[in-house]
Amino acid sequence: MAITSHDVARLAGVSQPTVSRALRDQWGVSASTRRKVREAARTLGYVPIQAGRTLSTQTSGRIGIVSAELSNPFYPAIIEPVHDELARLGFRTILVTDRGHEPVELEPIIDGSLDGVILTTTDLDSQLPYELRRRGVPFVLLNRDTLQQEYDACVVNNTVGVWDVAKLLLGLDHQRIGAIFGPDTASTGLERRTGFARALERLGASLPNSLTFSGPFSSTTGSQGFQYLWKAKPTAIFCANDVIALGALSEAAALGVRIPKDVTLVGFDNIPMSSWNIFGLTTIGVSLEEMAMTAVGLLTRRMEDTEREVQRVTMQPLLTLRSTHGRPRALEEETR
Amino acid sequence: MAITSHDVARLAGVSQPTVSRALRDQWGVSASTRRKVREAARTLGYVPIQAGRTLSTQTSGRIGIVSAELSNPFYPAIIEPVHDELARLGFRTILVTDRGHEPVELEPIIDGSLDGVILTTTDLDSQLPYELRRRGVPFVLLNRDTLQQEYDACVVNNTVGVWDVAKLLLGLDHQRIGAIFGPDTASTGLERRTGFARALERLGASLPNSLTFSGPFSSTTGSQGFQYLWKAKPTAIFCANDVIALGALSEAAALGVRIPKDVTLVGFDNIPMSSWNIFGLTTIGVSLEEMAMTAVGLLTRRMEDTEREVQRVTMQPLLTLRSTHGRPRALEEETR
DNA sequence: CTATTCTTCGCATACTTATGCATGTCAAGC
DNA sequence: GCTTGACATGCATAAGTATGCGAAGAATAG
Repeated sequence: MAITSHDVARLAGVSQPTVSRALRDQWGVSASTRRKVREAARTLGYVPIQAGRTLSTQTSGRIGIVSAELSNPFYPAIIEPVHDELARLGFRTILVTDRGHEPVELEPIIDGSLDGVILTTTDLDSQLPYELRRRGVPFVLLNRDTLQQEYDACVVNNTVGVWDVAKLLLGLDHQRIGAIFGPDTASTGLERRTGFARALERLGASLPNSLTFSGPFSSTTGSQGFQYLWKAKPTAIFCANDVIALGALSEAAALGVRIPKDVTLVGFDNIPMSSWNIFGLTTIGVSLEEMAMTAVGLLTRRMEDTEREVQRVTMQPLLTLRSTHGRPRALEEETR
Repeated sequence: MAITSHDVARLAGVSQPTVSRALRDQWGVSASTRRKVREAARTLGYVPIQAGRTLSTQTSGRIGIVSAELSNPFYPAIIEPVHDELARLGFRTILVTDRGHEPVELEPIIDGSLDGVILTTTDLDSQLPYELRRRGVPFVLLNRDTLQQEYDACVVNNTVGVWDVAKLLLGLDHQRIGAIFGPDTASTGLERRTGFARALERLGASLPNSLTFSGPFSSTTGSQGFQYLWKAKPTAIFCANDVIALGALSEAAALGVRIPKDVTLVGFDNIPMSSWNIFGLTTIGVSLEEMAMTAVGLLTRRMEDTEREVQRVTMQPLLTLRSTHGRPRALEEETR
């Protein structure tokens, strides 16, 4: 059915290996035969069959990226720059979806169809990194880390991030601070929760359990959490990531709660949607483009040399002040 | 490096073909050898190499889905149900991104690594469908159609949809109706623009050019369009899709324009984000799940029989009334 | 006990591309 | 004119899996 290099060879009057060499501009084929082969390939509309290539070269030019549901806006935001950077380097991106509740299917990752993998949704106790290393599949952790911290990784300094958020809130004189946290099964979830509690404590404030809510990193968690916390009337709420914050913001709108007049809301990650006018979310994060490029860099170096030393990059997040933070209302009225 | 079926064969003391047959539960291998082979495969952690399979069977079990940037929330919303339905049928989904300004790269689609393709971002004059048919790659158009309308497709009845929107707006007594349209290069953009204008006309209203704005299907178009149209003080604005409407909504918030009190806003598609409390977008659309399942059904039938008659499905959209529509302010005050 | 049938397995090969090695050709140098 | 070398090309084969077909063995029938 499909056109093969043999068909091209026949038409050009050369052998199949010559076709292979000519089309890939390899050394050792004369200008005239190259022209003939080119012409024949163009006439037939020849496209090399990927499976043949992969089998022969033991390499596919494809990189997998494991990520959660796309409907969660954080993942498109991180996948897109990764995709672009990989494309720039000549790799194609294959999306492998992680359903969260069940472990990622191993087979499509280790069946030889991927040259490397970028993991964005790793649980702290995930067996996937171990398994990939055992099988010799190059990979890098992006955003989320594992407990052992012994693999190539590019992550955010969550501890510093939440510390800065705590300082921001206390600097605005907030006393009743609440928080909506992510899952403790992810490094981001755990580090942001424990880090934020510790930061408040060290800075002389506290975070009572009653002002705390936890759930998956989804907008639903944000709206449920806000609904729950609002009854306890905090003056500020830290959300463990932007998606949660957007859910909270959305719920606030439904309840008629004004942000930041009635309550301050701060997120984490600085995803593109946070800058939409309707949200204007004050948040902290690193450049996702930079993070993506770094991770891709780590991966390609790992692919070149499987034995090289483990390399880990921790990026320092920066606050982006928009319009969801302010001083507590009581104080604000006092000042007037 | 990797473990092959030959390794399994050696360990189990059988031939390679027997391994192949045993692991796929094929007929003609005794229960005891099957057990031996299973055991050996498990011990070695054998996973069949996909390239070998693909080459041998001329089939990859992978379906491509061509879609635009993931940061545009419409696409995750349509990709996700497609992915799930394909997974249910035992296919893996490969994402092929369409950069919009340049034609989709043909090679990764026709290099034999895909059994079929779902096109979601086809331009009216796209050559891709023609090329795919010529090469014998099964495909189906989803959401967007081509000018010729001669390929398998599952699309929305845009004409009926915009007609219903026009009736809704006129039923609320709106006089000054504006619109933010999508690109005329896509069937959805064109049909919604011409259809809406015609519907208003037939219903005794009109759509002056000054109350019209066009751009790509992005939230930026929505915010720019709203900014532009707002100067002309319309009482209602129809947005050609939800993403545009969300952008408009966001811009309205920034300008302090109250929705629906100051202006009514209606979208098209009914993507999940439209139901977020902060948006509460009144919109029209079909079930994206149903549309996805239908498209996948058309595709699998095409894969089974390349020669079968072209089949096209047009789905009827339904209005979802939320909280961005109302009567014009002037009339509302009059009534009081 | 032979002839027939069925079951189980291996041999050979196909799918397509890439590459090491051998061969052939032609020009330049002595 | 013969040797040497550079260059261009083809042959043979490798990568891993699946399958048609034949052979061998076992079971059944006569």
